[in-house]
Amino acid sequence: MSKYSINMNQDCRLCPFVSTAIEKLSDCQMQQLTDNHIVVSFKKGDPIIKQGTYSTNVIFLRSGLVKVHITGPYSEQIVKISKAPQYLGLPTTFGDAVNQYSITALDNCELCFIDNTTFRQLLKESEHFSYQIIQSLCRYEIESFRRCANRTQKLTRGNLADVLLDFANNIFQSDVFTIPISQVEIGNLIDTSRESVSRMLSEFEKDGIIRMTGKQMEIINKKSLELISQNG
Amino acid sequence: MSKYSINMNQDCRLCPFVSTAIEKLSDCQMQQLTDNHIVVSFKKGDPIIKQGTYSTNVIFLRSGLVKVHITGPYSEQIVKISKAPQYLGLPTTFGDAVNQYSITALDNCELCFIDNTTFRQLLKESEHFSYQIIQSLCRYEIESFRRCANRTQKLTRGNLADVLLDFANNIFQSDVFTIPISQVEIGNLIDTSRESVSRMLSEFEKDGIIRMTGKQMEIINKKSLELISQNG
DNA sequence: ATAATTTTGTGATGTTAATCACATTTCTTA
DNA sequence: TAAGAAATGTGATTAACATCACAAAATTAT
Repeated sequence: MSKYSINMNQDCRLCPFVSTAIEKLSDCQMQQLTDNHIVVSFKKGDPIIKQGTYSTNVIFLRSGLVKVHITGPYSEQIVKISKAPQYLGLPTTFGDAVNQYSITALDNCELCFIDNTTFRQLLKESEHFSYQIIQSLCRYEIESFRRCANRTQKLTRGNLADVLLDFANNIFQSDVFTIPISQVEIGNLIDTSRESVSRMLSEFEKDGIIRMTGKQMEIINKKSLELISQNG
Repeated sequence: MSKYSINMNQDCRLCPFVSTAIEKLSDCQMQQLTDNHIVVSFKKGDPIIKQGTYSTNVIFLRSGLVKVHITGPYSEQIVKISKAPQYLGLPTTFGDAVNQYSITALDNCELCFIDNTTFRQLLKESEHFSYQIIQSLCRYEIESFRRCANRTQKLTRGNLADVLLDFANNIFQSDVFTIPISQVEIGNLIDTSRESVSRMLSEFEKDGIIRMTGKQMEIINKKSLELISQNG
């Protein structure tokens, strides 16, 4: 249902979203990147990477918000919410010919699709670039261990507090924001049912910790949320 | 309590455990690796990497079995059991100056400690080597997403079945083996209490799926285990 | 605008597995 | 080999959530 607007051959040197990993590339390498990518706009709900399909391009998220999700044995699990600027799905692009997880736009996104061969050429030619990529892959994995430990050990209350704190502190950098996902999705993010999410949000509101008007969220008592995050 | 036996300067060309990533290195690079690593023996229970300490070396597991574990908000979580030959803790070595998780020997292990600078030099000089490392980091992360989804979505029965199947199919490649971890550790691996592990193992035994004598385990009905793995 | 669809709120009930308690067995080590 | 420590077995009780059921609200499509 979506029409993707496509811009060919934007100059990466002028791109305000350009990844830090790219900064050290030579002019010639930069030109190669510029010549071998296209910029595409996606709308809320559009699939960017789809689990089970062949992975074809390296994707860089210039702007917007996405969810990384995987089909588990019984239900969909949202692994994480990621915001621009960053590469998307490097592990699934280089780790397997077939995508092992999905990425979906949560709002309007601008993405660069970079030719796989070009990207590999850059890795080959720039030691700095490939080391940056290695480092970011390493950090992703550490993060993912940490997330998994939290998710499985904390009670639902604590996990929900973490989601709200993550939105406020990392994603939106404001205590007032519009929740970009449904309560079903929050459930998928913290491995609980949507009913429990609903009940607990009501509870937070009753306790004066948050104020909600539809999707509009205001964190009133962040200290309480942090305590709940720590002590379940 | 352990005495590490150390061998300096083993020739990596002669090492039967040498990582596939290394195979394409030039003789000169291989010599550099040989000159800048030491081989150390660890005993069951010895810490190899300790969360919170500085990461100093790249470690290659030549032989033996280890557990990768992380201190979660309430308890220890075993992320995975890994066997030789493979690199250990690359993510925590390159992702952060301080180790973000621990690795502990589960039996007698032989490890190569490779100088960090030497390893980075190899990454820099061999495109093939660094691409191999990138690929394996990518695969680790995909695996870790999958493990987390299984752990949080499956019931304890299914997770326990998975552990037994993993030992039989991947780690020991035999349906008869000695469980290398305690029931507490099995609990830490599948996020459940040791009591539940004990009860469920008894149940498996009662149902004629396994036979246990102390740590000695025999899988009698693998089909049943696979069904339990799938259907909880 | 209005119908259709999706999302959310909330009560009642049931299940899984945690926790507590204590006995028993197995492993360590002096 | 005996004593101490660690690991395991098993029952009783309880807590956290899932699930079911349905109503209400909000969003989207026609």
